[in-house]
Amino acid sequence: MDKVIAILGPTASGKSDAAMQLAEYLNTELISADSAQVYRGMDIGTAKPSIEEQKRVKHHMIDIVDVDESFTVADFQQQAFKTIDSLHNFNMSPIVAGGTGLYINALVYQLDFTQTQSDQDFRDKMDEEIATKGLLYLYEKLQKKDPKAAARIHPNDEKRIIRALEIVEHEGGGERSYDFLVPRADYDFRLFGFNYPRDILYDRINRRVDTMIEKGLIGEVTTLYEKYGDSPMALKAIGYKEIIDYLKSDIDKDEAIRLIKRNSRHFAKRQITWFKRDNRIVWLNPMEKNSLKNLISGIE
RNA sequence: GCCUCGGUAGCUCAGUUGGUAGAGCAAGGGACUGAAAAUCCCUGUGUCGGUGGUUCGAUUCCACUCUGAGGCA
Repeated sequence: MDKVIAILGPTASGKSDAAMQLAEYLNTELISADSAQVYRGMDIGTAKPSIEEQKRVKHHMIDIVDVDESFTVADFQQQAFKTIDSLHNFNMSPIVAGGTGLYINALVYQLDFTQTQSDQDFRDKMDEEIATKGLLYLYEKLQKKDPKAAARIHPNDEKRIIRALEIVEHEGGGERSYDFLVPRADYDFRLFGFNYPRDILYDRINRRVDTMIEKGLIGEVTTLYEKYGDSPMALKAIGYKEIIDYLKSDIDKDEAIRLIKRNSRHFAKRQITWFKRDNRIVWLNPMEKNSLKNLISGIE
């Protein structure tokens, strides 16, 4: 069966470096599984690989849409598999590397996104209903129309309530499958996780944010903000929304930097939680000398 | 040397007319199926500076002591 190597982990865990080295060793190409790196112009804040790095190893799923375009997991899933299949045709074992848990799961598990597309008009309508009638009203509506979905969603979880209603709206309340997390059997996935001890990871995150500021993050965000305003979802990403608040003079620069660091730490924690539950992942500590060797021996 | 005000959670501090304590920030845990770097849920982590005294009971009152800041000499 065709192999796919996946290297995942929280932000600043060293997974990208490891993936680069492995890709060069195996003479293959990388597929980024990162929901922010898909956007053109979001470079510094997403720690996107440099031009030089991209010359050394070909990266897919980077710079594929503009900031004001919509891009979803389903798009990712479809395009990533297309890339995986074409690399397999060249007898390469692709390396998926990234920290967006949902994107990883969209490859590694049988997640079926083909039924109901996202519907911005419907979502806008729902936002209005929340403003006028309150979120609870929508939740109760969902309880009537799809009790199973409602049972899985917390009454405060606005986005999931809206999405569930969206599905009901388009499929007329048809039964959805809730057999989640069924591993995909048609590819041979090898999963590796990178992580540091928590205090070291946080230290790396803090220092990386300082480096981003030095590299010109504020300039990057200013350009995007002037071009697109503050409404595109992509600009709600960590490192972007905080700088935008600073540009609007809502907070000062030090506060923006503090918040980027804190939000990145919180994000890393969520990523760790996400990956923890997949017991197929082989965890590697980048501080150990043999971690790359262990990685290589794990894919034979 | 004397006087004043402090010492309580990782940090900044509140509080208990005596019944072993709580806010903000920071932090920890969890969920996740077409916005996912999004969205949402749960959790207070503490010899209340130290030692003695009064008391049924002291973080709270008293004494001494250590320590920080300021003031007067």
